[in-house]
Amino acid sequence: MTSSKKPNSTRRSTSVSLADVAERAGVSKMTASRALRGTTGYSAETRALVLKIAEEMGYVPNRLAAAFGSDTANNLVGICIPTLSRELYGQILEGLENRFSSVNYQPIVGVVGYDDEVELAWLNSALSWRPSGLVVAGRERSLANRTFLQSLTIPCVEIWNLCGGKDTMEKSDPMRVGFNHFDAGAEMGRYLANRYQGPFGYIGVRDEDVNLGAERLAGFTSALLECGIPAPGRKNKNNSPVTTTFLKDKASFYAGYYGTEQLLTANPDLRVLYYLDDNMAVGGMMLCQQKGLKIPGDVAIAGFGGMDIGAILPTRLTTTAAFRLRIGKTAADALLKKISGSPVGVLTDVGTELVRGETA
Amino acid sequence: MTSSKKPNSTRRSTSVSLADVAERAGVSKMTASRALRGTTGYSAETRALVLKIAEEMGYVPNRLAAAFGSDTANNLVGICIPTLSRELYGQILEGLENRFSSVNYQPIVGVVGYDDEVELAWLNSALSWRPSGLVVAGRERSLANRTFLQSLTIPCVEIWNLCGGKDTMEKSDPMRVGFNHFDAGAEMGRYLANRYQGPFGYIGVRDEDVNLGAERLAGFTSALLECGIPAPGRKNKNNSPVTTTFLKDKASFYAGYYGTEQLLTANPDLRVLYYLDDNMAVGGMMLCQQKGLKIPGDVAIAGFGGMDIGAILPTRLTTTAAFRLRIGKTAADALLKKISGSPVGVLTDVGTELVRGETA
DNA sequence: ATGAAAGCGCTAACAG
DNA sequence: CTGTTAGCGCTTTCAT
Repeated sequence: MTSSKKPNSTRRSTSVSLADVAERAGVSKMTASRALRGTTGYSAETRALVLKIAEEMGYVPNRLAAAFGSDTANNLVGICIPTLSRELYGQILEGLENRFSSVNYQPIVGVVGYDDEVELAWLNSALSWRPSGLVVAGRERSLANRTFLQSLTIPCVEIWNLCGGKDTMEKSDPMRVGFNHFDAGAEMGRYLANRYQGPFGYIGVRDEDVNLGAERLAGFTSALLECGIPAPGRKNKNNSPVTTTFLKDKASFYAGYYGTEQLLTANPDLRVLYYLDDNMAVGGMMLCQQKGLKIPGDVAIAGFGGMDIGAILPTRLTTTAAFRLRIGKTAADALLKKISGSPVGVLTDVGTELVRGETA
Repeated sequence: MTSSKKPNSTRRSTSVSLADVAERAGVSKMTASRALRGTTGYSAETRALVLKIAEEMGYVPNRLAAAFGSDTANNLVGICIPTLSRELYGQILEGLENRFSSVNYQPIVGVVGYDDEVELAWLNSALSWRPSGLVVAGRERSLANRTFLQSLTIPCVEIWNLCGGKDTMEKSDPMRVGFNHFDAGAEMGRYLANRYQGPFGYIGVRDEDVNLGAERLAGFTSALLECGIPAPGRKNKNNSPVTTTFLKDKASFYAGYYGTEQLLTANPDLRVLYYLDDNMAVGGMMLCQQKGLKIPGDVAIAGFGGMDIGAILPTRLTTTAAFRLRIGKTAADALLKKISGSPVGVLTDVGTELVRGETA
């Protein structure tokens, strides 16, 4: 069943190739190729025949060969994200994959954590597959990695953030699909400042700016200031209206629980708590319940993300909903457009929605 | 910078190829190739030189060409899973990816839901990339899909289940890495039967046997019978000691919440509830709390999965912990061994652990 | 330790 | 509408 003309070839391939199909159909490889791909340049009968024979012979096209032999037939895309342990990137990735596979693009994925070196290594490795595009998670990254992304010659879309962290916006930056984290934080800040006097606290995680929580905190703080919320006194060296604590841990229920305990122990006067994400906020709620604190009577709580858990608790969590699946789909669409040469906006804002729960 | 010998070639490639590096280093392509890959057949100086030049020229190997040109150099693996919206497959995938990328294998992933047709389409598509192995999620699948998997000529590992659903174990089946869901359900059944008289209820989802919950329910039921738990009367047509309800929904907090409401409304006498997974169990807990039911005083609750949420609630959830990351890593190791021709056991049991929380 | 030749399976380009 | 000719960039095989 191997290529017919070189029966003496010592090398591989037990599988049926395009040449085999073409020969059996009595046409040339090119005609078979065209018919199989449904491009143009064949008669209806020819196509039907080729398809039938391919089917009969159990022909499985070799996309490796196709991608290699052609500049345009490479429908591999790279997707690089920090983690899949939580809903956030899982749902984004699901959205990406669904959209890509619907147009026969194949994602190759890397789960690189929050380590710049690992990320860079993966990106380099991914590039050696000559993908036609790249999706990377928006986060605060090293100069080396930013430079790397900016110097790419293939289309690239950054997801999650719109504003690019500390980076100033540059022409050569990748496209972005997501929302403005500063604004999301500010919106929550305004909402809370209108309802509570404070004092305000924030619980996040240290070491990395996980998922751009720092941006949101900045927006949050800025909004409180605009609303005239005062700093809580000398303790706070930055003279910020927000007392913060950053756990040396990944964002999780646990971190929220222990972070809240720690923060409240040091600052028993805090009345409003804002969290890096919903999981942490729920952890905080649990701690408060155990301490007999009424929510929001004694302590008001706000999270971020709009994760499932927040919506089913007896006291629904006040939070900012992010549209993860939509971000994935929208990002895939944007990248596909760019790959096909269609015009695409540099920034696509999928927005967020402030969810007024019962915790704040 | 393109291949030097055919400056008149009208076709592509702005990038540096192996030939370019070789020429500049004054060696043949083969020597350069060997040096770059670190196989054998070069002097230390040659290698150093080639590496230096490659670095200087910004050479990025073309893995597409390598994979295509060689039978052995293809380090693509396919990973096919139902969803990434929840912790389950996200963490498994993270484990898989980490292990594969550590040995320079590149996963291509498909998120196919619980639809057999979609799964089959993806598998066919993935095969056209000529991956050297395949990872698929264990679930109850159609005969067509099972047949497809059994007829694969590349190594394949099924994750999550050990027992293969209704399937009888066959020689040609893929390897399996996971645990026995029937046994996990039975263990929980025994645990609960020793502590409660019942009546027992189960809340799952309909339509698909999501993540093999049916297997666990079967084990659960069987254990109750062995422990002498009686069926609750005529209502139950199967004469089973477990009264069940299956939501037409995906497993979620919501489904657990509403399923519990529905089941308790129809069967107010139920005293012990077992769930498809922890998320649903937590949903059930919330419903009980809202109805003023004491847990486990009025209703005992047990979940499955060992998800984060269960461990941080004020009342810790009684559940069966599954080791998702470990399943991923172990499965990757098994597949890699098989690919390299090393002997591997057909079944690898990573076990589970019954977590005695405070809800049952 | 090194090199020359051949070819993996496919598609772009240019004929007919 | 169909066929022919050339490779894509790498690794294999077999010399040297």
